[in-house]
Amino acid sequence: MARPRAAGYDDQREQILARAAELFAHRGYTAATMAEIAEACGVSKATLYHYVRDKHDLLAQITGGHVARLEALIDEVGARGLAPEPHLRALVDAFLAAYASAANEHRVLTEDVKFLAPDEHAAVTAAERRVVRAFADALATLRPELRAAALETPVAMLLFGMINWTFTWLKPGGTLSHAALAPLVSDLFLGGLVSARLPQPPQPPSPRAGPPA
Amino acid sequence: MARPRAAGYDDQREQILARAAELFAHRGYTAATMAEIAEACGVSKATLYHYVRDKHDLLAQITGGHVARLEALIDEVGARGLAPEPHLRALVDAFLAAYASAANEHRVLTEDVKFLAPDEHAAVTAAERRVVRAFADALATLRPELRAAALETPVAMLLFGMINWTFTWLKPGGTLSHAALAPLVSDLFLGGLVSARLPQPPQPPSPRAGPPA
DNA sequence: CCTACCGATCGGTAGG
DNA sequence: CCTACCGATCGGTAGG
Repeated sequence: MARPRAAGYDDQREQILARAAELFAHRGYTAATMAEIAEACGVSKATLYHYVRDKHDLLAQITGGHVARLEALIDEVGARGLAPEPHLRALVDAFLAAYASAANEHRVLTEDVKFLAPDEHAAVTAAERRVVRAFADALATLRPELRAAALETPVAMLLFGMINWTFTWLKPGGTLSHAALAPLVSDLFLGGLVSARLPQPPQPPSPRAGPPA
Repeated sequence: MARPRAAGYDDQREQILARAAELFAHRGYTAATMAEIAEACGVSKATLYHYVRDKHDLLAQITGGHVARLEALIDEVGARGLAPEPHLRALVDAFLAAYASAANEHRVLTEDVKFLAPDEHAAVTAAERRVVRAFADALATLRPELRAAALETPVAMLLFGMINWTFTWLKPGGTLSHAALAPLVSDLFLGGLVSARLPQPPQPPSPRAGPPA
């Protein structure tokens, strides 16, 4: 039987992933170097390669871990058994909080997915689609005509736009917190959702797969 | 007096900027090589360097040109002298159309600004701030309490989120066009804007400069 | 003397 | 876990 990893191995690994995410987020995946990452972690380059196979593996771990946490969030909120409106509000709340606590990972997910290998890229996209579907379902429950107009996914993507774009302007430590923003986002979107005029369904029965988050 | 540039010089230059924007958007600024860009333009690398000083100049031209066009759009829409609601709808329309016709430049502006030199970065950010301010003013005209609550810029950023995020999911040639989406975005946002509950002003009189687009 | 290019190769640095 | 390196490829420029 193989000897177990040293205690603290996983902690060290998590630390490395977090530091790497920070560097990828600020300098970009390609521009960030393995030497920089090692230095930021306070280890040698050789030690860094003890925790990750290569630079590409680092990116896959960061993006994969982040989307997995987002999917878990969907399940957690779903398990609360809330009514439609509180349910959507809870989703908005949970995602704004998640992005606030994982801003670097979120930026890497958004900007550096293109550097993943095709199969890893497909896996991340599939997870993103499941997240979008959960939001789209919540929206269609609140406004059933959305589904008839085949607009529940586009409208979900508009909501994701509000939430996801915050990483470009909402800085932690500012006067406006993610927690304070959440009810405003929900109010804005729910208010518009019930009053918006919807176009006629484009083609009678042709639901299409939604784009990624 | 200096001899004028050859006819077609500016055309060729514009072509090169467009091709470079496409490669930067798809492969990232750092990963895209000058050799690739030259090849995509059907010229030698030496010829490419005849039109741009270096790779960095290429990025500065692409981002600078794009924000300049966005600022021009603000002026064009403003010159129409529309009432508050049609004015905001026209802005949404114009920006969605601009992003549809310059998706590559928009992606580069969003993801690769970090590679600009400090002074170029500051100039782009200043232009983005002016654009955000135009949207924030339009929103505050429609809902004056926004300004009292010092929320006109955050709310403008939420609207920008809806609009800007489309570049991640709305593909040209799909069943849903940018033009069809524009009224839906305006309906959603205007509907939510009039009904949203606003928190009390945080500090009586302290307007802050807005973050970039 | 200018511009608009080409084939070839430079010094430096990346991931591993 | 470090120093010392490798194969390759980068952005940028020489002469003509």
